[in-house]
Amino acid sequence: MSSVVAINQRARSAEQKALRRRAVLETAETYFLEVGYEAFSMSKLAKNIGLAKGTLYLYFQTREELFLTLYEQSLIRWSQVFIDDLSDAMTSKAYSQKLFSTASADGTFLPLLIRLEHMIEHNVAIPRLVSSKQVFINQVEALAEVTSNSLSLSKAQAIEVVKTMGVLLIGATQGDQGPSLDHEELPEDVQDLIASFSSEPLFIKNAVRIIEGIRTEALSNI
Amino acid sequence: MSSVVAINQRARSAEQKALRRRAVLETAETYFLEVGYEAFSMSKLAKNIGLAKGTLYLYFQTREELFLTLYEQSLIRWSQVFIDDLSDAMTSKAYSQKLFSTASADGTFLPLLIRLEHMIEHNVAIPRLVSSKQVFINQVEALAEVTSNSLSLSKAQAIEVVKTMGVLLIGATQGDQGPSLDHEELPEDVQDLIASFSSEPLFIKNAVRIIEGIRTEALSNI
DNA sequence: CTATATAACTGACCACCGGTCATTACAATC
DNA sequence: GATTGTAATGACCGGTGGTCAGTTATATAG
Repeated sequence: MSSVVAINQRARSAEQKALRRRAVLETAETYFLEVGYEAFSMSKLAKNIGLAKGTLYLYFQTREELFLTLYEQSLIRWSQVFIDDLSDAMTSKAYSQKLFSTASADGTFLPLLIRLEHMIEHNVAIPRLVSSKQVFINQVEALAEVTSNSLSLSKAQAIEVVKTMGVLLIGATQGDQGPSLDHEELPEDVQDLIASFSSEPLFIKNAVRIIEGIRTEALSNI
Repeated sequence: MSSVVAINQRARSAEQKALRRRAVLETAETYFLEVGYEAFSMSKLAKNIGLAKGTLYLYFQTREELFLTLYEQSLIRWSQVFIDDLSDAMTSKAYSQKLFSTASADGTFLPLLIRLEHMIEHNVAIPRLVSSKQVFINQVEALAEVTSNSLSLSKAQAIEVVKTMGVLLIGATQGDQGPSLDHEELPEDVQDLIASFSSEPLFIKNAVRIIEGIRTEALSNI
């Protein structure tokens, strides 16, 4: 009768299976936040949960499908946070700052976004991939709605802004994914280089340039 | 006396070893272009060359160090091609088009650039990594020199442009790295989505916005 | 021309990975 | 209590990147 499935019990009803799937995802995300993408192993995840490795494959076809699901969750979660943070009549700079800070605050979203196309989407069955793209379309739609309002742009311009921000976010945060070089003795020129690729200003400066670009294009096209 | 080292001969002098190293890199690049990053295996590379796997590790400490070297080569090769293609007084659009087309034409450069920070740079010894960053600094320098001339920008602005183009290139070409969905029956909305992320127009439109943004910022700061 | 020292080269070996599937064990139904 | 469907298991598979004791080609000294 209880809707909780203890790890040593079997999930029989559809409801219990959905519950167990969610429990797997929860543990997976915690584990992912600890060790990152490359060190994440299915056997260790199984041990973390207290299930056998084979059981994981009853709930996800591949390691990548699990990551795709985590990505979807984090996308939805982040866009909700971002949308709630937006207000009317923002400057492009304030908008970009909110976008960057909310995205960075979610430890799962950016690392998975960056790996989406060249790692995760390979080794996922096509129908699952299609459904994931549709989730993406819905989120772009929702984000464009509020963006249009916050930046006083047409709907088409807002869609353009949202898509472009995604592209820029991937590029600008690339440097954050490199190995940590803190406390290493680096030559000054290399230190300067790293500093000049600091992701936050890199993103915000160019986000503003792009948003203003989109704005002025509309003016000259009347 | 011959400077060629047959695969069944041993490379003894420093010169011969350098030659063998280059031969390994050459075969590795051909093999990489065939199978891509994920399917690239050191044992298969060894078989392709006709050496034992262990021998590869005499020339490269890790698989990733080999990739880092291929990346460096491709960066230098591409920037030479791009620089040679630039002319005086180009429009920002013509500049961006040249940048995109030359970078896309090199089958090695973009796939490795995209994986640089979150895959390749991990598992490479720090000193090697530092030297690679210095190669990067030199290329940025060389690119900024001609960019300054082609776009009639100050040196500082040109450096800003070059660095930002790299960021944008990574973001904009992300979609090209997904699994091939040609000949699949996709819902129309997903087809539209994919079309709207076509990398070339995505890159060029935003490259122009950014270059023009950098230009106008200078005007308003006098 | 031969003996010796050097180090380039080898490949069996290691610990691990993602993924499979015959077998087991349990909960619901009869 | 017996039957049955299926969730769960974990030994197993073919592969990976990387190691290192041992082999052997070769430059050089005698």
